[in-house]
Amino acid sequence: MTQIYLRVALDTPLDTSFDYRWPAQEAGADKSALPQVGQLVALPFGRQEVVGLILEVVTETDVPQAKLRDVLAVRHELPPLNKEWLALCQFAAEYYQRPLGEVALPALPKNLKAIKTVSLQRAIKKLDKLPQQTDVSTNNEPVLNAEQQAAVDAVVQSQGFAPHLLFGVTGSGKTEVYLQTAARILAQSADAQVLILVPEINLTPQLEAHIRARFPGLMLSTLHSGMAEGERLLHWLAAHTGRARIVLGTRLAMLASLPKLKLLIVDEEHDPSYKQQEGLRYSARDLAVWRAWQLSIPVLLGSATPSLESWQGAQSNRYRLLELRERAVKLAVLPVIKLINLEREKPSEGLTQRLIASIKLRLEKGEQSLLFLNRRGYAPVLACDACGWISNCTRCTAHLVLHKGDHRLRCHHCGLEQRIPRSCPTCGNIDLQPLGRGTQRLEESLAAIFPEARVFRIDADSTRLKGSAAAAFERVHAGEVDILIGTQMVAKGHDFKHLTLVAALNPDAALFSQDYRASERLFAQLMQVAGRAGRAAQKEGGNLSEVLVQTRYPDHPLYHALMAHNYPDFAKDLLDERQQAHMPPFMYQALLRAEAKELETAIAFLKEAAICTEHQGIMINDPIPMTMTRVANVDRAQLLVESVSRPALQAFVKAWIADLRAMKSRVKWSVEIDPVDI
DNA sequence: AGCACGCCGACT
DNA sequence: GTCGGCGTGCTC
Repeated sequence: MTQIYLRVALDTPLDTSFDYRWPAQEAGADKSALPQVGQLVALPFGRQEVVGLILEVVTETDVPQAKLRDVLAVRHELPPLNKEWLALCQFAAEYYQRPLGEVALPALPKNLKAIKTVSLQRAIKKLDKLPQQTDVSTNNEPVLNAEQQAAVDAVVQSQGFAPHLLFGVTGSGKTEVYLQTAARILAQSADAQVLILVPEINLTPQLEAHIRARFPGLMLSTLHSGMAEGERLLHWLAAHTGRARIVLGTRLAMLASLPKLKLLIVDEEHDPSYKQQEGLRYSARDLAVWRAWQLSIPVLLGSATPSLESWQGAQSNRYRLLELRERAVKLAVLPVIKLINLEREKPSEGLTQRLIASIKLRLEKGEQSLLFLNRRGYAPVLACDACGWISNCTRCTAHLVLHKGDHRLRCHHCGLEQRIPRSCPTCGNIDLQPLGRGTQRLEESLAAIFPEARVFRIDADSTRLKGSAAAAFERVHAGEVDILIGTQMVAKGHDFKHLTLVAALNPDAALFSQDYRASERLFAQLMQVAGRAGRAAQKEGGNLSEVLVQTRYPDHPLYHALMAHNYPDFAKDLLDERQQAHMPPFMYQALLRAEAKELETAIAFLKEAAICTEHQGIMINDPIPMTMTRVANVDRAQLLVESVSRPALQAFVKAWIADLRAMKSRVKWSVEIDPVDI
């Protein structure tokens, strides 16, 4: 009998596969079926037991017999992952320059990889007991307007790989296009699956409820990072076995196994949270487009403020542009956006008289106001007037943020906390001043100005407890809040029915940020937060929905485009600028990061890394310290490499990484492809 | 990455 | 006399 070997991928930074002996003779009769590619196996690895993924089943190996070890067990209870899923992982591994095992295995639920197989068996049993839901009929499907209908038709009738960009302001009915496109695709084949990606599932429970109500006869599975492991395994299995026909999830759902995938939808496709910022730094939006290409299926990217990459794709006809110009919600009008010039109207406590008057008008009519301030805490820094001391973090290049409620100074980057000092640590001055304004301070000021109003704050601090964010939004929906203060958390997803005033208190910082993407993000954020107002029909005798932006730069083109609700012109300007400056999306980038105890060590490593022999068509910049140089006592620096050719950059980085490994430097380093914040 | 082994400083 | 610091070496 020929010896069979399994070539497996393991979750380790070693960029190779590993061969194991398959002890067929030891397996029981029913289990003696040949192992298959895509199955999971339990293996001995060094001194530990790990789970691997079968990449190949072979009869020969180059590994010396003395090194080979036996497979412990094949997970026959799990249907193998198919070759399309393996190809997706393979692509992501190559594109993002990571070992395959470090892509494929972390993409699987933890309980699937547990050495003890009980939770897997339990989940499969539970799933088998569920009724097979195959009724694709829909409930209460509203009639679409002509543009929405055209968009649905375009996607449904497209052939093969077909990327579509659905461009429409908040309230133009993008969700309805998603749902009816999904309905049509699901009706086309008896087992079709649809994947819908959203930036943050916890902040958009409305969409989930909507889908469930619309498709009462279909199984919906959800996938996001906040789920308990048991639940996640169940939902993942439902997708993997094809039972779940609609999968709604955050970026990690992009790597789910979906054997019958027929349509991909990425809502708010511009959203930065589609980019993973640690480990495998993938873009779920980009992978969606690749996956659609691989499977020859349509992908629908939707946004009111598309990413410049997508907009450029639509302009160059690589993507089909589907535009929704009218607001689909009856009687809804675009909110009027006005600027308040902070040079002329001096604010007190961050609030101009005009803004205060506008809030007052809402209070009188029982309407809600939303104040957007993207800075949590009481004040971003505490300072001493006498000697100039400021509350810096001892471990990071950052200020300690004043949190008044729990009397602490807190670093938002490393988590360092200390009591608020009674007096200045350097000169003893008792009069320490909070500088600047965070959401907590704003809350305090508003409570003082409007003592009778119900002021409520939603940010990462006020919603730390699990489930409290949902409860907080519920209070706003229930009308228990008059003035809502929030960070970017409040910008996403929620329509507030009683909201007629939205104000951005101080968004200017992003206009002149080092990060060239900051203005793009600001525009998207302001559009999104502006969309929270004016979505509902105007109440009789109520105020018109308005958006007020306090700024010191009322002539800035960004604000002009914003007031005109004119994303296309704004995008055109930015794209022209990017083209002239040779920046993405006209340039492809990779970033080498290095970290060390001393900045010099990191820079020295990068300098050495920059001396590479072959780099035709590749531009290698100088190493620079990261904007936030020190985090948790580690200094960080980076080196940007660029090319107009994506394949050239790919080839270069691949060879480069091999060279960097060979350097055997003790400096910790990593390479990121398509970095977003530089 | 884990997880070992391995050789040098302050503690019951 | 040991516990434990992190250098370096290996994992089919």
